[in-house]
Amino acid sequence: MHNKLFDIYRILLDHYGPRGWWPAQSPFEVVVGAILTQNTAWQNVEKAITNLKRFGPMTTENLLRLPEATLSEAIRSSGYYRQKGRRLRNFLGMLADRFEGRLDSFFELPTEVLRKELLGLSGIGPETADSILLYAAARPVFVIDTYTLRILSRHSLIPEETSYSEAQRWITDHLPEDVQLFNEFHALLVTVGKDFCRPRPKCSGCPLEGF
DNA sequence: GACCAGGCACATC
DNA sequence: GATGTGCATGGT
Repeated sequence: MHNKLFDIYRILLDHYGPRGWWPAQSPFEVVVGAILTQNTAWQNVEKAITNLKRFGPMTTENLLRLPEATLSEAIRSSGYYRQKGRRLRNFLGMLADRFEGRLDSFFELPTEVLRKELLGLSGIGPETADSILLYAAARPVFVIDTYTLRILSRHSLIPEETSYSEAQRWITDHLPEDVQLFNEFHALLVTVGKDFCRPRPKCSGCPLEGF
């Protein structure tokens, strides 16, 4: 597969090396992190996750045992903490009610069904759903985020106003369907995005400079 | 003090 | 469908 998109992947992988995503100790922790990191720097999420772990191992049971106010206070550092507290509880309540609180059981559903179930939960949109599918359930779903859209549009691969679903279709049309590739590529795009592709770009030194 | 972060729901046209 | 606004802490 030799196209411009795959070239970007190789350049980034060569420059940064494997990213080892998602930074979490369990699929369950990936889900929690995916909700907490919405429009929020990961650094702030790490503190929240550390706080949550003081209440015991991260399980549906342990987190649902917490009063909502306690849960929200624990994740305060991740911002939007009242919303995110509700969103977490929404998800956990669904798991508890229908899957005995077990993520493994939930993940037995086929990918398309899983995605619709996730999108049906208040607080889980396309990026969060796809992050969960790729990084927690290991499904071949490409995660789009603001960095991805920015990088691809600034390199004229897609128009600036491309929607989430359009960008996702475009990318998956130009890559082999491979969980490990999707995992690594998205992680690399976020990494280079943080370094160089902010709203106000600083392109000097970017591995994709002049590409 | 601005600006920004690994979005989403909801109201409105 | 597309566009606008509130949500909120913490680092640069």
